[in-house]
Amino acid sequence: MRANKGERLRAAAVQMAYEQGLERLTLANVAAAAEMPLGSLYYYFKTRDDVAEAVATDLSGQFLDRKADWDAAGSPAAALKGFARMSIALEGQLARYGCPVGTLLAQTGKLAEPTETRAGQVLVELTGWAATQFAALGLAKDAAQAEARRMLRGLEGAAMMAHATGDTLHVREAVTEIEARIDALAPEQAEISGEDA
Amino acid sequence: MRANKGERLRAAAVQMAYEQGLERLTLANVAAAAEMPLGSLYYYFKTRDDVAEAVATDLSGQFLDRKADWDAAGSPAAALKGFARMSIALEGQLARYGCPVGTLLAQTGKLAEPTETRAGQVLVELTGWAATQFAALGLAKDAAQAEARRMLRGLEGAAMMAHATGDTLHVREAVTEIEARIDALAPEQAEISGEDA
DNA sequence: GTCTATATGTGGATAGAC
DNA sequence: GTCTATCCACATATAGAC
Repeated sequence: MRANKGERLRAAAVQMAYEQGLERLTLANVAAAAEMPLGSLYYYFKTRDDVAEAVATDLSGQFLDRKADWDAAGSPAAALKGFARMSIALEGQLARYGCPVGTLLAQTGKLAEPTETRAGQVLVELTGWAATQFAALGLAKDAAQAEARRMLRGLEGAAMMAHATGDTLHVREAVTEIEARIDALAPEQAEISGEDA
Repeated sequence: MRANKGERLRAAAVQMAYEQGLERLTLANVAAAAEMPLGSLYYYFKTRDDVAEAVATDLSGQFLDRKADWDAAGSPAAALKGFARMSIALEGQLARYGCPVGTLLAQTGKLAEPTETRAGQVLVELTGWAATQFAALGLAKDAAQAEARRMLRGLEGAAMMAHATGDTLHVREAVTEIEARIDALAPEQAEISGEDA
């Protein structure tokens, strides 16, 4: 838990941005959460935008870095399921705060072009990754991309509705649907891709 | 276009909240957009929260009030399709700014319980309405609710992804999927529920 | 590197003339 | 009802001692 001050600030900012939204995050609160005076924060971040940038970068990494883990699952079907199940693991947080990427997009996307925001790029990149997996499962390029779009829509929609209703059922239903479609595409691998540690 | 000042203020606030987000909406800007000095705004709204409240109420009404129109479509299948096609009509806005309800939820849901926000309630209410329609289509209560949840997830997910990618294709794909499921449930009504004026 | 004190700017809100 | 002028709180950011 012990970490240098810069790291403590970054972690506090990410947490607060997710819980209360990036807009109402104040530097004084971030510093307080990291247990240091406001002045110290400015040694690590020149401006508030730098803090917001760090939050977006951290968030992007949290998702994009896992692609390697999913890829290591052994088969495209298992990789895709690993991706989908991440939502299950996070379902409590999704119901309480919404999808971290989606809610950040809802905030930052109101300004710049959504596709130029980190959050938008994460969703685009994850869609591309999923499309590659579906293609490896035997789908033609167009079909694989359509299937990837369907998957991301399902996961994002589930997070949104879980947030709206407070019911994690939405997440489980969406993931069950996705898994069924993966199994339908790769029936011979349906048993191989079981639970991962 | 001519309207009394209170109405002009409300309209300006709704527009600005949707385009730039509720958080960065300033009363000075709202007043300026409605072409009047800041002081005048306070005759119509006591506090900033009152303005935010008016925005949420207006937004809720925009969606909930249409239920009557869809109901008037003649059949449950047509009603559901009318609902789904609203997203098509709005696809440009969805891609640019995201779902008005969803993005508002992402902002207000960070504070109070999401289910207690207007945005959250709208999604819950629309889900209930859709479930009633699916039940009228012959589905058992549980199945109808599940189908309604699937529909709302699809629409919200599509809006989110369209916003992230800037591509309205997501909306059209999602609606096509939904229509296909409705037709599968009510094949004898598939032709009746054509285009509406 | 770390902290205190403070400058600066902005936005919500009020007072009071008209 | 409408507007001008202003107050006040708060958040970003800087200056400078230690």
